[in-house]
Amino acid sequence: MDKPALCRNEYLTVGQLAKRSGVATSALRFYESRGLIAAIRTDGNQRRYLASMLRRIALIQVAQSVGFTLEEITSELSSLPMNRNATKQDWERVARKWSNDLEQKMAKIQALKNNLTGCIGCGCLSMQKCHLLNPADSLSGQGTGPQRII
Amino acid sequence: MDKPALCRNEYLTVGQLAKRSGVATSALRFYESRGLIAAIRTDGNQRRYLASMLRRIALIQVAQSVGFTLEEITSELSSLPMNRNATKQDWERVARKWSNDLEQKMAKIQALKNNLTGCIGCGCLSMQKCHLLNPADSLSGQGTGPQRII
DNA sequence: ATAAAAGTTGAAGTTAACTTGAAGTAAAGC
DNA sequence: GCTTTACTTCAAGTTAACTTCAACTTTTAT
Repeated sequence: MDKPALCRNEYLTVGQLAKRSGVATSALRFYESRGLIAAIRTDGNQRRYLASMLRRIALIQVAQSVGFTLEEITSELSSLPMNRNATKQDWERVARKWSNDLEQKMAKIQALKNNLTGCIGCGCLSMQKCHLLNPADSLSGQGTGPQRII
Repeated sequence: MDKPALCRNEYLTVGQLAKRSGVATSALRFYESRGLIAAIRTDGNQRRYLASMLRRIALIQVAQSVGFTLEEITSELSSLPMNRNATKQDWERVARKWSNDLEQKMAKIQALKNNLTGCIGCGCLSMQKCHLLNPADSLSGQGTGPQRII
């Protein structure tokens, strides 16, 4: 009982993971090369994944779709272990680390919505008031320093 | 009085627009090449922008930051005129067209947050329940067709 | 035992979204 | 009027996020 058996019921092959996650095997290998996911290897050098990797990949997919880069996601997920199932404490750390950035994304979408619908009500005169939508403009009087965008 | 004067108070040069929007002139020219923004030309072939372009660019920036591609943004903004100031009706069309996609982005972020914080409460056992986070997995029994991701 | 299916690496190609550079033209300040 | 600053186009280069290909190995199925 020294080595785990790596049988097909305990671990997922890259093909199985691809099929169940909807992410191409080439993308999964690419993610591994960037440190986003990890696998153990069989004696024949093939990758085998814990089922918990499915969830990690789902998070990666959703995060990407709302504008996080893979680098940002790597950072957000850095406290989630990949070689064992995550504990409640692991998830707490992730939630704490990520929540600010998620709030900011939310705020941006809300600003977009407000700006569109608010404009309907006011006849498009309120643009000057929205700090979220023109922060660079509001800084334009402050010398030639770097212009901040949201 | 045949031609408008294009004086510096009525129109913005590309440099002024860049400074006030925080977007590089090279990016502004690129946006124009992709149909995202437009300009009129002086007799000397230089671009001049309506001030309303500032708002359009602000919207482009925010939309990009929450994961919309330039192509998607072009489509969402297609009913916003670029050669004149937008009317209330113009903005209504944009809001109507865009709102579904904005809601979806919101839902994705909310799903991320719920999944992280919900996990804290339940000890990470609820993943199976979240349709948003594993839609491909839930489709994996349905033959070999394309796997949908959110 | 053997063939087919699935997996491996490394290098090169692709698309989106820009930036940089070169060579020249227009506009603004004195 | 002249110089400086800002603008013009077009081509080529860059980075992120992948995909495709070739040549080869492992695993699975019969």
